[in-house]
Amino acid sequence: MSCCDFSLRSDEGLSPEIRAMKGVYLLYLKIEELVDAEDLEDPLPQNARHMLLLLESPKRMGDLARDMLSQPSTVTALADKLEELGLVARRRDPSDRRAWLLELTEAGRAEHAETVSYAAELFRSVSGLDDDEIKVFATLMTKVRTTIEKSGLPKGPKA
Amino acid sequence: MSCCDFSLRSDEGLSPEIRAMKGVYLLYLKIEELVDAEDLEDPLPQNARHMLLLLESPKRMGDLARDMLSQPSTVTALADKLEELGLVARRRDPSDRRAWLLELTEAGRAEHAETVSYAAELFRSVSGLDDDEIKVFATLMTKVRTTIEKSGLPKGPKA
DNA sequence: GTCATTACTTCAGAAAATGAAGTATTCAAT
DNA sequence: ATTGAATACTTCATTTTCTGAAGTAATGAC
Repeated sequence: MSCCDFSLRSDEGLSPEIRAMKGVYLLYLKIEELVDAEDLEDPLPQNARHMLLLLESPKRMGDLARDMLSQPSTVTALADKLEELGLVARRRDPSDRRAWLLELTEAGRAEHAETVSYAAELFRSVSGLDDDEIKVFATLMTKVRTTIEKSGLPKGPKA
Repeated sequence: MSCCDFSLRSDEGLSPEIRAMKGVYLLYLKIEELVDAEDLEDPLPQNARHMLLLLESPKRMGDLARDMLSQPSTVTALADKLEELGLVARRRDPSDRRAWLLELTEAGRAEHAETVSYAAELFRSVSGLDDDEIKVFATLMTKVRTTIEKSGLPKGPKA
């Protein structure tokens, strides 16, 4: 009589949302571990990759700090490091000269694309989904991204 | 002419796997941030929550270290802390008395369930998916979890 | 029985994060 | 037009977390 059984039977009575989130967590952690394992020759700190992933579009450093639930000083240090690596660049927010926008450089976009691309390669084998299922999943994920991008958290740069 | 445009148009030419992974990343990071924000009165370190999530079933500490891509000493320290909090317990692996199995306690299972449950609550509003889409997504995620649990990474406790 | 290997712990040192104080800018109130 | 509270990020001393080598205990091939 083992505890924390992971079988389908333990899903009985769980809402679709919970089943969905359990899957998202496990899938993310799994892919993350494989991506990090692959990157051993040129590893970025976990939070550096996290930051690159969040910089789909330029963000204020304060907003990034809030997104990452860390102190502004943490973002400063991490941005320094990524700037040194040539992966991000700072530019002044024209609407508020106190603020800096952080954006990916060409190299940063490549790094970002590489991470996502590698994760995508892993996706099929890790997930066990077939072609049709992946297409359905991708369609749902596109809607999800659209929703998240629309709602934001917090506001991105003032247009 | 902005860079890193996140619109659907920028998805053109991307494989379903890449679109899937972009969504998984964004969804996970978003939910993670909201869950952490909620937990401010009794916050667990990020990696502590990560560990609780990985302990769906008892795991060897060495395996956990590999899953989390950290040193065994890191898992020792983190396990100490979670044990102090009453969230996990260590027990000897009967098949190898050098090894320890780490498992969730009643409180740990509650914490785990609470995290997933709260994330599930957020899921609907964050994702923007409707009832039918969530059910489809949950079905796909159940298959994903089954696949991941079957393949493991690395081996779990010897049965 | 021996000894190389494995599993986790300990601990000194390194790395990363925090939070208070600092500098520069903004903008509402006067 | 001026002022000062608030905001945005940086600096830096301190705290927290992680690493990796060395240690102890157990395993298993020979």
